[in-house]
Amino acid sequence: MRQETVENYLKTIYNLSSNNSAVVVNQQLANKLSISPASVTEGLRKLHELKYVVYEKSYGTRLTTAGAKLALSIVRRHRIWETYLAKELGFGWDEVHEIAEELEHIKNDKLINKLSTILGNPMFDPHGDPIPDAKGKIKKSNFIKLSEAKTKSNYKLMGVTDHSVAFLKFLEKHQLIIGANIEVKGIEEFDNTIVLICNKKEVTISSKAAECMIVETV
Amino acid sequence: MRQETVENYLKTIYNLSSNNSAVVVNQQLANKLSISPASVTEGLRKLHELKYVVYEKSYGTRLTTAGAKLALSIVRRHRIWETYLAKELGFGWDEVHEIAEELEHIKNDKLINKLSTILGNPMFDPHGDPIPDAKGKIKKSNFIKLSEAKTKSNYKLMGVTDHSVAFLKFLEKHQLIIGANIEVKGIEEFDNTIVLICNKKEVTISSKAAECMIVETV
DNA sequence: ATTATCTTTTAGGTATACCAAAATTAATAA
DNA sequence: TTATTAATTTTGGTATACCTAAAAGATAAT
Repeated sequence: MRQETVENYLKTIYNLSSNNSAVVVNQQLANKLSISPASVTEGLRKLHELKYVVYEKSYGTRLTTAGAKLALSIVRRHRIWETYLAKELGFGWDEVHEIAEELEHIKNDKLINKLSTILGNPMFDPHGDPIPDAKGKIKKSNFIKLSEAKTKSNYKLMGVTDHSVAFLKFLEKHQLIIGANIEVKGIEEFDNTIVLICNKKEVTISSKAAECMIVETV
Repeated sequence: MRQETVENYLKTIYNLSSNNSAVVVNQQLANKLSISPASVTEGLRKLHELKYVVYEKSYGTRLTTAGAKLALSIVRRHRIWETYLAKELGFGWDEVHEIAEELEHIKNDKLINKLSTILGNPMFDPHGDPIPDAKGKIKKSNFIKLSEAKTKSNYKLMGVTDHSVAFLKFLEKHQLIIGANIEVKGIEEFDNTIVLICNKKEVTISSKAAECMIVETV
């Protein structure tokens, strides 16, 4: 199996299993990887042979220790590059993901660690996602989705889980940048729309958008 | 044909045809690409179909305008990355080539132009090879191989055509760094060994090594 | 000009990473 | 529990990028 293929599978499995439960469903994987479910079945069998995942047919998939280690290192590369592109090379928040998708496959630890050092070994990328350290350790935090926030509480925007250009532009428009302070003014019971105050301005957030916003309790 | 495969073929054809004549021999290509001559034949047929080369069987291969354009852009990416790795990220002269081999395939003009700007749009990479500008133009120069140098003349070391670690270490040992002033003291008729003076020290260079050293007439 | 040598091409074959369609298995609803 | 629906896997097949070994073509040497 090509190294890049392995990496894309493991990274995607990692991303899917960190959000939801620890077991990944084939169809989601097929979706994220933009390949057919049939191909996913085939790929998972190979990854199982390579001992990167435990794959039980018609049940689900889970990363092994080795698989998680590799996945974490890809995630690290991706997020370090995103941060470097944004902070050092002046790329926009909405541009870095796409380029990092390619850069993440360059395998040279010295390079990544160099970039990390230059950046001051950051623990979060420009999207607010945590960056694993060289050993694969991730800074734990009390982050929640904005959709889980409580009325009349204060939060700080720390990241997003949707990296689409449309969504990032929406955030930008309302000055919802990483680190922005947010006060939840009210939650509409009917459709879970959230009204919040950011920079003294009122912004209405759909439940769909709130699902994608990671905030920290202040 | 995969984009990376196309790029590796074109880059290699470019490198081979700039040194010698404009027509490339299959076996050399096979060698540089580390694949069999049979595979080269196959690859060239595809590149011909794609209109990147003119390939006439049992005769040779030459880049088309489109092929040369693509080749130049890969060469640019490669050399910009090498320069960036060396100058901005502190990598050694002997380390950058290998990493750039991977980085050169990341296709994002904005990224390369950004790096180029940061570097001050250099016209030569850390090996002394010319860097094509964004339009593919290469700075012409009166560079020659050291093996073509004349006795009692003065030169400046501008680059190398062999990027092996062994060779680069050899150069380093004798302080033969890019920009070093060289005086050719004598050329041994018997085996074309060159004796030169660099930093007031005498260094003997084999004809093989001299073949790989690019110097500028001073 | 003919042989010997070296290069290139053809022929036939492998492994990878995909696919669509059919068959199976699991989940859900009646 | 059985039928319906949905997810997964199997089957059979494609294209790419390689390979080795044999055949054909070009080059050089006698």
